[in-house]
Amino acid sequence: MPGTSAIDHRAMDHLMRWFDMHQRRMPWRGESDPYRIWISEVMLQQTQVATVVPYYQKWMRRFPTIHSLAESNTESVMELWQGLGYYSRAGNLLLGARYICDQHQGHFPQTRQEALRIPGVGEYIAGAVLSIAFNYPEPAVDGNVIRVLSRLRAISESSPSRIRRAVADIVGLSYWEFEPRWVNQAWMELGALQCIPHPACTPCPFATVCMAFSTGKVAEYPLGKKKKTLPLKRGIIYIVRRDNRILMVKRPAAGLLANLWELPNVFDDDQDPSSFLERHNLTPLSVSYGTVRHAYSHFKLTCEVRAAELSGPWQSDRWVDHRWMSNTMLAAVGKPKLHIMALRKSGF
DNA sequence: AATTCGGGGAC
DNA sequence: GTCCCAGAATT
Repeated sequence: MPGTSAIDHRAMDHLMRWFDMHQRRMPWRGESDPYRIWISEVMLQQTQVATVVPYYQKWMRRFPTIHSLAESNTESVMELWQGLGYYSRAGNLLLGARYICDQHQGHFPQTRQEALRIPGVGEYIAGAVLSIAFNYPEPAVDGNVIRVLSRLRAISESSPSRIRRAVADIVGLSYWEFEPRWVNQAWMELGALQCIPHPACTPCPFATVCMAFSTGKVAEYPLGKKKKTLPLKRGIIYIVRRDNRILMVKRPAAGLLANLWELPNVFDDDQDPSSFLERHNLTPLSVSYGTVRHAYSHFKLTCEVRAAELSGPWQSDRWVDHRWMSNTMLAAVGKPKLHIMALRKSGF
Protein backbone atom coordinates (compact mmCIF):
# COMPACT_ATOMS: atom_id res chain seq x y z
CA MET A 1 0.00 0.00 0.00
CA PRO A 2 1.22 3.53 -0.71
CA GLY A 3 2.13 5.45 2.42
CA THR A 4 0.05 8.33 3.67
CA SER A 5 0.91 11.53 1.86
CA ALA A 6 -0.28 15.06 2.49
CA ILE A 7 -2.97 16.87 0.56
CA ASP A 8 -0.94 19.35 -1.46
CA HIS A 9 -1.18 23.02 -0.67
CA ARG A 10 -2.82 24.02 -3.94
CA ALA A 11 -5.65 21.53 -3.41
CA MET A 12 -6.22 22.84 0.11
CA ASP A 13 -6.36 26.35 -1.23
CA HIS A 14 -9.15 25.23 -3.59
CA LEU A 15 -11.00 23.55 -0.74
CA MET A 16 -10.87 26.59 1.50
CA ARG A 17 -12.02 28.89 -1.29
CA TRP A 18 -14.89 26.51 -2.03
CA PHE A 19 -15.76 26.53 1.69
CA ASP A 20 -15.77 30.34 1.83
CA MET A 21 -18.24 30.37 -1.04
CA HIS A 22 -20.57 27.54 -0.05
CA GLN A 23 -20.54 27.01 3.71
CA ARG A 24 -23.94 26.99 5.42
CA ARG A 25 -24.89 29.23 8.27
CA MET A 26 -25.54 27.37 11.54
CA PRO A 27 -26.39 28.66 15.04
CA TRP A 28 -23.13 27.23 16.46
CA ARG A 29 -20.86 28.05 13.48
CA GLY A 30 -18.31 30.69 14.40
CA GLU A 31 -18.77 30.03 18.12
CA SER A 32 -15.62 29.25 20.12
CA ASP A 33 -17.27 28.36 23.44
CA PRO A 34 -16.35 24.68 23.90
CA TYR A 35 -19.63 24.08 25.77
CA ARG A 36 -21.69 25.19 22.78
CA ILE A 37 -19.54 23.23 20.31
CA TRP A 38 -19.78 20.12 22.51
CA ILE A 39 -23.57 20.31 22.71
CA SER A 40 -23.92 20.84 18.96
CA GLU A 41 -21.61 17.94 18.13
CA VAL A 42 -23.46 15.53 20.40
CA MET A 43 -26.78 16.54 18.87
CA LEU A 44 -25.32 16.19 15.35
CA GLN A 45 -24.30 12.59 16.00
CA GLN A 46 -26.11 10.53 13.33
CA THR A 47 -28.51 13.46 12.96
CA GLN A 48 -28.83 15.99 10.15
CA VAL A 49 -28.19 19.70 10.67
CA ALA A 50 -31.76 20.79 9.88
CA THR A 51 -33.12 18.42 12.53
CA VAL A 52 -30.69 19.66 15.19
CA VAL A 53 -31.18 23.43 14.83
CA PRO A 54 -34.46 23.84 16.80
CA TYR A 55 -33.25 21.43 19.52
CA TYR A 56 -29.98 23.35 19.85
CA GLN A 57 -31.77 26.67 20.22
CA LYS A 58 -34.17 25.33 22.86
CA TRP A 59 -31.27 23.72 24.72
CA MET A 60 -29.23 26.90 24.86
CA ARG A 61 -32.15 28.91 26.19
CA ARG A 62 -32.70 26.33 28.93
CA PHE A 63 -29.04 25.50 29.68
CA PRO A 64 -26.94 28.53 28.65
CA THR A 65 -23.87 27.40 30.61
CA ILE A 66 -22.27 24.09 31.52
CA HIS A 67 -23.00 24.85 35.17
CA SER A 68 -26.74 25.26 34.54
CA LEU A 69 -26.68 21.86 32.82
CA ALA A 70 -24.68 20.20 35.60
CA GLU A 71 -27.23 21.40 38.15
CA SER A 72 -30.19 20.07 36.15
CA ASN A 73 -31.71 16.58 36.23
CA THR A 74 -32.58 13.66 33.99
CA GLU A 75 -36.27 14.55 33.61
CA SER A 76 -35.55 18.07 32.33
CA VAL A 77 -32.90 16.84 29.93
CA MET A 78 -35.11 14.08 28.51
CA GLU A 79 -38.02 16.47 28.02
CA LEU A 80 -35.81 18.68 25.86
CA TRP A 81 -34.38 15.69 23.98
CA GLN A 82 -37.78 14.16 23.12
CA GLY A 83 -37.91 13.28 19.41
CA LEU A 84 -34.18 13.60 18.75
CA GLY A 85 -33.40 9.90 19.26
CA TYR A 86 -30.39 8.02 20.68
CA TYR A 87 -31.49 9.06 24.14
CA SER A 88 -28.36 7.91 25.95
CA ARG A 89 -26.73 11.00 24.42
CA ALA A 90 -28.84 13.21 26.67
CA GLY A 91 -28.01 11.26 29.81
CA ASN A 92 -24.32 11.33 28.90
CA LEU A 93 -24.45 15.11 28.40
CA LEU A 94 -25.74 15.50 31.95
CA LEU A 95 -23.08 13.12 33.28
CA GLY A 96 -20.44 14.86 31.17
CA ALA A 97 -21.34 18.32 32.44
CA ARG A 98 -21.12 17.13 36.03
CA TYR A 99 -17.80 15.41 35.28
CA ILE A 100 -16.31 18.55 33.71
CA CYS A 101 -17.53 20.75 36.56
CA ASP A 102 -16.23 18.33 39.20
CA GLN A 103 -12.89 17.38 37.59
CA HIS A 104 -12.03 20.41 35.45
CA GLN A 105 -13.68 23.36 37.23
CA GLY A 106 -16.20 23.62 34.40
CA HIS A 107 -13.55 24.02 31.69
CA PHE A 108 -13.63 21.57 28.78
CA PRO A 109 -10.27 19.70 28.76
CA GLN A 110 -7.80 20.67 26.04
CA THR A 111 -6.17 17.32 25.29
CA ARG A 112 -7.65 14.39 23.38
CA GLN A 113 -6.73 11.96 26.12
CA GLU A 114 -8.58 14.00 28.77
CA ALA A 115 -11.56 14.74 26.53
CA LEU A 116 -12.07 11.02 25.82
CA ARG A 117 -12.80 10.46 29.52
CA ILE A 118 -16.00 12.50 29.26
CA PRO A 119 -19.11 10.30 28.98
CA GLY A 120 -20.40 10.30 25.41
CA VAL A 121 -17.21 11.82 23.95
CA GLY A 122 -15.40 9.59 21.44
CA GLU A 123 -12.66 10.17 18.89
CA TYR A 124 -14.80 12.32 16.59
CA ILE A 125 -16.30 14.66 19.19
CA ALA A 126 -12.95 15.00 20.97
CA GLY A 127 -11.34 16.10 17.71
CA ALA A 128 -14.25 18.36 16.80
CA VAL A 129 -14.24 20.29 20.09
CA LEU A 130 -10.45 20.54 20.29
CA SER A 131 -10.21 21.87 16.75
CA ILE A 132 -13.34 24.03 16.45
CA ALA A 133 -13.28 25.54 19.95
CA PHE A 134 -9.51 25.69 20.58
CA ASN A 135 -8.16 25.60 16.99
CA TYR A 136 -5.84 22.67 17.72
CA PRO A 137 -4.74 20.60 14.67
CA GLU A 138 -6.77 17.55 15.74
CA PRO A 139 -8.56 15.56 12.99
CA ALA A 140 -12.35 15.27 13.30
CA VAL A 141 -13.31 12.28 11.17
CA ASP A 142 -17.03 11.78 10.73
CA GLY A 143 -19.03 9.98 8.04
CA ASN A 144 -18.65 12.92 5.67
CA VAL A 145 -14.86 13.04 5.94
CA ILE A 146 -14.61 9.27 5.51
CA ARG A 147 -16.59 9.50 2.28
CA VAL A 148 -14.64 12.49 0.93
CA LEU A 149 -11.13 11.22 1.63
CA SER A 150 -11.77 7.59 0.77
CA ARG A 151 -12.91 8.77 -2.67
CA LEU A 152 -10.16 11.34 -3.11
CA ARG A 153 -7.45 8.76 -2.36
CA ALA A 154 -9.41 5.62 -3.38
CA ILE A 155 -8.72 4.15 0.04
CA SER A 156 -8.94 0.38 -0.33
CA GLU A 157 -8.79 -0.70 3.30
CA SER A 158 -11.76 -2.98 3.90
CA SER A 159 -12.28 -2.63 7.65
CA PRO A 160 -13.96 0.51 8.98
CA SER A 161 -11.36 1.05 11.69
CA ARG A 162 -8.49 0.98 9.16
CA ILE A 163 -10.34 3.32 6.82
CA ARG A 164 -10.87 5.73 9.69
CA ARG A 165 -7.22 5.65 10.70
CA ALA A 166 -6.07 6.21 7.13
CA VAL A 167 -8.45 9.16 6.74
CA ALA A 168 -7.38 10.71 10.06
CA ASP A 169 -3.72 10.47 9.02
CA ILE A 170 -4.40 12.32 5.75
CA VAL A 171 -6.53 15.01 7.44
CA GLY A 172 -3.70 15.53 9.93
CA LEU A 173 -1.44 16.44 7.00
CA SER A 174 -3.93 18.88 5.43
CA TYR A 175 -3.72 21.94 7.69
CA TRP A 176 -0.75 23.86 6.24
CA GLU A 177 -1.17 27.48 7.33
CA PHE A 178 -4.97 27.31 7.36
CA GLU A 179 -6.79 27.33 10.66
CA PRO A 180 -7.50 23.76 11.79
CA ARG A 181 -11.00 24.74 12.96
CA TRP A 182 -11.96 25.77 9.42
CA VAL A 183 -10.09 22.99 7.64
CA ASN A 184 -11.98 20.34 9.59
CA GLN A 185 -15.31 22.04 8.97
CA ALA A 186 -14.46 22.45 5.28
CA TRP A 187 -13.85 18.69 4.87
CA MET A 188 -17.18 17.96 6.58
CA GLU A 189 -19.08 20.58 4.61
CA LEU A 190 -17.69 19.25 1.33
CA GLY A 191 -19.05 15.83 2.28
CA ALA A 192 -22.42 17.25 3.31
CA LEU A 193 -23.00 19.45 0.24
CA GLN A 194 -20.84 18.21 -2.65
CA CYS A 195 -19.31 14.79 -2.06
CA ILE A 196 -22.67 13.22 -1.10
CA PRO A 197 -23.58 9.54 -1.50
CA HIS A 198 -24.75 10.00 -5.11
CA PRO A 199 -22.93 13.14 -6.23
CA ALA A 200 -22.73 15.20 -9.38
CA CYS A 201 -18.95 15.56 -9.55
CA THR A 202 -18.58 18.22 -12.25
CA PRO A 203 -18.66 21.25 -9.91
CA CYS A 204 -16.45 19.59 -7.28
CA PRO A 205 -13.21 21.49 -6.49
CA PHE A 206 -11.40 18.12 -6.38
CA ALA A 207 -12.82 16.61 -9.59
CA THR A 208 -9.50 16.81 -11.42
CA VAL A 209 -7.51 15.10 -8.66
CA CYS A 210 -10.08 12.63 -7.24
CA MET A 211 -8.87 9.05 -7.71
CA ALA A 212 -12.37 7.58 -7.48
CA PHE A 213 -13.70 10.02 -10.08
CA SER A 214 -10.86 9.43 -12.51
CA THR A 215 -11.56 5.69 -12.43
CA GLY A 216 -15.36 6.02 -12.54
CA LYS A 217 -15.80 4.36 -9.15
CA VAL A 218 -17.19 7.23 -7.07
CA ALA A 219 -20.32 5.30 -6.11
CA GLU A 220 -18.27 2.41 -4.71
CA TYR A 221 -16.72 4.45 -1.90
CA PRO A 222 -16.46 4.27 1.00
CA LEU A 223 -15.81 0.51 1.02
CA GLY A 224 -16.83 -1.92 3.71
CA LYS A 225 -20.46 -0.99 4.20
CA LYS A 226 -22.84 -3.80 5.06
CA LYS A 227 -26.60 -3.65 4.75
CA LYS A 228 -28.97 -5.35 7.11
CA THR A 229 -32.65 -6.21 6.82
CA LEU A 230 -34.40 -5.18 9.99
CA PRO A 231 -36.28 -7.93 11.85
CA LEU A 232 -40.02 -7.40 12.37
CA LYS A 233 -41.52 -7.44 15.84
CA ARG A 234 -45.08 -7.13 17.12
CA GLY A 235 -46.45 -5.95 20.43
CA ILE A 236 -49.37 -4.49 22.36
CA ILE A 237 -49.56 -1.05 23.97
CA TYR A 238 -52.08 -0.63 26.80
CA ILE A 239 -54.13 2.47 27.51
CA VAL A 240 -54.96 2.44 31.24
CA ARG A 241 -57.11 5.40 32.31
CA ARG A 242 -58.23 6.57 35.72
CA ASP A 243 -60.42 9.67 35.87
CA ASN A 244 -58.60 12.25 33.72
CA ARG A 245 -55.23 10.59 34.08
CA ILE A 246 -53.35 7.87 32.26
CA LEU A 247 -50.85 5.30 33.52
CA MET A 248 -47.28 5.97 32.35
CA VAL A 249 -44.20 3.93 33.23
CA LYS A 250 -40.53 4.93 33.21
CA ARG A 251 -37.88 2.96 31.34
CA PRO A 252 -34.50 2.08 32.93
CA ALA A 253 -31.49 4.38 32.60
CA ALA A 254 -29.74 2.13 30.06
CA GLY A 255 -30.70 0.40 26.84
CA LEU A 256 -33.43 1.22 24.34
CA LEU A 257 -35.21 4.54 24.91
CA ALA A 258 -33.35 5.03 28.18
CA ASN A 259 -35.09 7.17 30.83
CA LEU A 260 -38.17 7.83 28.70
CA TRP A 261 -41.76 7.56 29.96
CA GLU A 262 -44.06 5.28 27.95
CA LEU A 263 -47.36 3.41 28.03
CA PRO A 264 -47.30 -0.14 29.47
CA ASN A 265 -46.52 -2.52 26.63
CA VAL A 266 -45.33 -6.01 25.80
CA PHE A 267 -43.59 -7.56 22.77
CA ASP A 268 -44.42 -10.98 21.35
CA ASP A 269 -40.77 -12.01 21.76
CA ASP A 270 -40.63 -11.08 25.43
CA GLN A 271 -39.49 -13.80 27.82
CA ASP A 272 -43.04 -14.40 29.02
CA PRO A 273 -45.63 -12.46 27.04
CA SER A 274 -48.50 -14.69 28.20
CA SER A 275 -48.11 -13.82 31.88
CA PHE A 276 -47.48 -10.11 31.28
CA LEU A 277 -51.06 -9.04 32.12
CA GLU A 278 -51.25 -11.20 35.21
CA ARG A 279 -47.89 -10.10 36.58
CA HIS A 280 -48.85 -6.44 36.21
CA ASN A 281 -52.43 -6.80 37.50
CA LEU A 282 -53.78 -5.71 34.13
CA THR A 283 -57.16 -6.77 32.71
CA PRO A 284 -57.71 -6.12 28.98
CA LEU A 285 -60.89 -4.36 27.85
CA SER A 286 -62.62 -4.81 24.51
CA VAL A 287 -61.80 -1.29 23.32
CA SER A 288 -59.17 -1.13 20.56
CA TYR A 289 -57.61 2.03 19.12
CA GLY A 290 -55.96 0.50 16.05
CA THR A 291 -52.31 -0.02 15.18
CA VAL A 292 -49.10 2.03 15.28
CA ARG A 293 -45.86 1.23 13.44
CA HIS A 294 -42.33 2.48 13.88
CA ALA A 295 -38.82 1.64 12.64
CA TYR A 296 -36.03 1.68 15.22
CA SER A 297 -32.33 1.47 14.35
CA HIS A 298 -32.22 -2.33 14.44
CA PHE A 299 -35.82 -3.61 14.20
CA LYS A 300 -39.29 -2.65 13.01
CA LEU A 301 -42.23 -2.71 15.38
CA THR A 302 -45.99 -2.95 14.90
CA CYS A 303 -48.16 -2.47 17.99
CA GLU A 304 -51.87 -2.77 18.64
CA VAL A 305 -53.21 -0.09 20.98
CA ARG A 306 -55.76 -1.52 23.43
CA ALA A 307 -57.56 -0.37 26.56
CA ALA A 308 -57.02 -2.12 29.88
CA GLU A 309 -57.81 -1.59 33.53
CA LEU A 310 -55.77 -2.16 36.65
CA SER A 311 -57.26 -4.78 38.97
CA GLY A 312 -54.73 -4.30 41.76
CA PRO A 313 -51.65 -2.23 42.62
CA TRP A 314 -49.23 -1.55 39.76
CA GLN A 315 -46.18 -3.74 40.07
CA SER A 316 -43.32 -4.33 37.68
CA ASP A 317 -39.71 -5.47 37.55
CA ARG A 318 -39.36 -4.05 34.06
CA TRP A 319 -40.00 -0.35 34.63
CA VAL A 320 -38.34 1.72 37.33
CA ASP A 321 -41.28 3.98 38.15
CA HIS A 322 -44.93 4.68 37.32
CA ARG A 323 -47.20 7.70 37.48
CA TRP A 324 -50.83 8.58 36.79
CA MET A 325 -50.38 11.53 34.50
CA SER A 326 -52.68 14.36 33.55
CA ASN A 327 -52.40 15.92 30.14
CA THR A 328 -50.21 18.65 31.63
CA MET A 329 -47.85 16.19 33.30
CA LEU A 330 -47.67 14.15 30.11
CA ALA A 331 -46.46 17.16 28.15
CA ALA A 332 -43.56 17.68 30.56
CA VAL A 333 -41.82 14.29 30.18
CA GLY A 334 -39.86 12.73 27.32
CA LYS A 335 -41.78 10.05 25.41
CA PRO A 336 -40.85 7.74 22.49
CA LYS A 337 -42.28 8.58 19.08
CA LEU A 338 -44.26 5.33 18.95
CA HIS A 339 -46.06 6.15 22.21
CA ILE A 340 -46.82 9.70 21.14
CA MET A 341 -48.60 8.15 18.16
CA ALA A 342 -50.41 5.64 20.40
CA LEU A 343 -51.56 8.41 22.76
CA ARG A 344 -52.89 10.38 19.81
CA LYS A 345 -54.83 7.37 18.56
CA SER A 346 -56.36 6.76 21.98
CA GLY A 347 -57.72 10.30 22.08
CA PHE A 348 -56.09 11.09 25.43
C1' DA B 1 -15.04 -6.65 15.15
C1' DA B 2 -19.89 -6.77 15.61
C1' DT B 3 -24.13 -4.94 17.94
C1' DT B 4 -26.84 -1.79 20.03
C1' DC B 5 -28.45 2.43 20.43
C1' DG B 6 -34.07 6.84 17.13
C1' DG B 7 -35.87 9.60 14.17
C1' DG B 8 -36.19 11.91 10.06
C1' DG B 9 -34.54 13.94 5.59
C1' DA B 10 -33.81 12.92 0.82
C1' DC B 11 -34.64 10.13 -2.89
C1' DG C 1 -39.78 1.38 0.20
C1' DT C 2 -33.91 2.42 0.89
C1' DC C 3 -29.92 4.94 2.44
C1' DC C 4 -27.66 7.61 5.63
C1' DC C 5 -26.91 11.30 8.82
C1' DA C 6 -20.70 16.29 12.21
C1' DG C 7 -20.82 8.32 16.33
C1' DA C 8 -20.28 6.19 21.10
C1' DA C 9 -20.71 2.41 24.27
C1' DT C 10 -20.85 -2.25 24.97
C1' DT C 11 -19.87 -6.99 24.11
